[in-house]
Amino acid sequence: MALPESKLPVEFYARPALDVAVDLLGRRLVRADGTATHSGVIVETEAYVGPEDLACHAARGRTRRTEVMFGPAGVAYVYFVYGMHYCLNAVTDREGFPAAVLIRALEPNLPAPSTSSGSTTPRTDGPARLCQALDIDRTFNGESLTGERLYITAGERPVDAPAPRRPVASGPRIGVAYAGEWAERPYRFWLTDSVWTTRR
DNA sequence: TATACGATCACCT
DNA sequence: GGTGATCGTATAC
Repeated sequence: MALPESKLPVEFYARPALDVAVDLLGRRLVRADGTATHSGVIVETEAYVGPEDLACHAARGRTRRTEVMFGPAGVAYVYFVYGMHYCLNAVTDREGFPAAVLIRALEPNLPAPSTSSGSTTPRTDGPARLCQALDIDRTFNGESLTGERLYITAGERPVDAPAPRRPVASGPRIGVAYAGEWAERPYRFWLTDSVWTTRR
């Protein structure tokens, strides 16, 4: 049995969101409750890079909703959309500068993707699906990502290896067409060899 | 107080 | 590829 993977420290998150978005690929998101631990390797992320970024919630100003994005790095920003979905972000950069990385897809600890409709395995491709699969809701908003319930470990490579070992691609973010030129920026990143990403 | 809309998903054709 | 579900926010009145 291998040694347990080390948790990513707060300093990992205290960098520009674009750097963190790439560095999070291949890392392991871990959800631990009282009885069980579930985890998956992060294979798709999106960066939201500050008040100038019209696709970032914080571009509309500092509100109760976006408050945690203005706080220190290394905490979860969980928001509710479309009346039924939660999405998980990691707050990045420095305190007072609102930026975050949306976790869009995980590669679960399973042999292969099951596309058959009979499967009971919760899917983890899609930001809302992975929150449902890992039982992440609003109570995690503002909670540390270096705590006990929810954290991210080094995963497939050493903590200080900033580049994933697997091939990375980038492209425009999903669902932000309203954001003008910001919508076209390639702030979405994924591992091209994973079948668990949102896109094809 | 009221209203419009969204960082989505599932199911239909 | 089109659309309905469903409700927290922000913004306007």
